[in-house]
Amino acid sequence: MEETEEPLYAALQRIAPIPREEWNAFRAMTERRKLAKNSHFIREGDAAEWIGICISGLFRLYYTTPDGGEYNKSFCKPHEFIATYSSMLLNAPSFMSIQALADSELLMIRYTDFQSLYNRHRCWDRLGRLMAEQLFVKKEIRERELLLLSAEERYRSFLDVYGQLEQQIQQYHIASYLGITPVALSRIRRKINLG
Amino acid sequence: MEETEEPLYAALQRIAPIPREEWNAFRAMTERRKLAKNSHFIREGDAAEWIGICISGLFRLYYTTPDGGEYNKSFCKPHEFIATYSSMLLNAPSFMSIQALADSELLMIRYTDFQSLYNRHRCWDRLGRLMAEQLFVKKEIRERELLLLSAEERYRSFLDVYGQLEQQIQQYHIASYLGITPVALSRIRRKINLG
DNA sequence: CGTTCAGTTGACTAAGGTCAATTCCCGTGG
DNA sequence: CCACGGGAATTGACCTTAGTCAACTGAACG
Repeated sequence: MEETEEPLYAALQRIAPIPREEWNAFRAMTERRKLAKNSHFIREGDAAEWIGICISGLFRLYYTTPDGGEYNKSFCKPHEFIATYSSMLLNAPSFMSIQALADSELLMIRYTDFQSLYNRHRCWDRLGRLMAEQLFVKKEIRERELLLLSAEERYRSFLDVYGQLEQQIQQYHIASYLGITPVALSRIRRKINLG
Repeated sequence: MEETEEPLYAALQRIAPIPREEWNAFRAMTERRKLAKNSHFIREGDAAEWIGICISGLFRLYYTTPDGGEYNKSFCKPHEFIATYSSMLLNAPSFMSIQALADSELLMIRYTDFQSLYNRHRCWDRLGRLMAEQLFVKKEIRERELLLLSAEERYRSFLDVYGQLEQQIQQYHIASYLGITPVALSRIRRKINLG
């Protein structure tokens, strides 16, 4: 257990200093869980109770439309937080779904438990602030891309950021993330390979 | 002075409880400034030193492209924070510009001073966390709209959120915010008025 | 070997962009 | 008070990009 969770502690430490004692209190609230490929961490409409931290594997976060369409919002790698965070902040049912794209393992903590940490030690407010700030910066970059870049440019940008994941993620999921159809992505790829 | 800044204090109080003494420390670091219509709070590439809080007026935040194009990112009303926040968090030159769309007044504080508050009292960490969380939720909603909605649906959504501002904001700024051309927006408006 | 499902390709359609002409609105000066 | 000038908005004609639908290829797996 120590073996696989210590890197997580180290990763969080890099964001904000967490005293060992606080880490232990955190760990006491948390449980480990395995998720098989294609199973769901949460589905749209469910209560948003749990925060996960990805230990291993790969996830996609996506929206669904009334007519059954799916739109990938982002992907999630080891050491990143997995949660329908804004639903929690708004105290609303989850408005997106999260699915494992590979056999995965994660650490889970109830949001209410996590919130109780805020009143325990100020390091959690700070960690929370820094995490929210990081999430915000990511979103802002993404918003900018959706607004300014063409589909082809967005794909090139995706390759920069998710380069090594490209092999593991199916093309229609990437297309959905880019906001285009698999057909359009296929054509873009052909065009790039010719050029 | 009290007269116009007290509502601000009350507005922040609604986000996180700030003791009166902390508020005074904050105020001592802050200065008031007027900005005439069309003048800039910051331009892309400048150092991101200041955080503003809008007391009165209206602002637009926008990106510029190498070929001189401008893309509106968002608008900013009284009691909202005005800053190129992610540039500050990344400690990078501002990658957007902020311009007053009307004669405006704001409270300004240096980011370094604001940061020093974090070590003064934990209420600032909490306020910072809650603010970043709010910004994050806003961004997420916007990302979803850009990904899922058509231009017409985005315009209707804009009317919901910025309804009363619609009169004050020029149409080509709204179009830019929606990610379309003024020509396209004009056609959408006609279509809506006919229907 | 078939079955299945992702990916590719082609033909056609629709949404929005571009360019240019025209109209509307509003402020300023005669 | 009116005339004019300039920028914003509208409209039309045409073009580009990506969506839709359908047929086909190809690899993975029983």
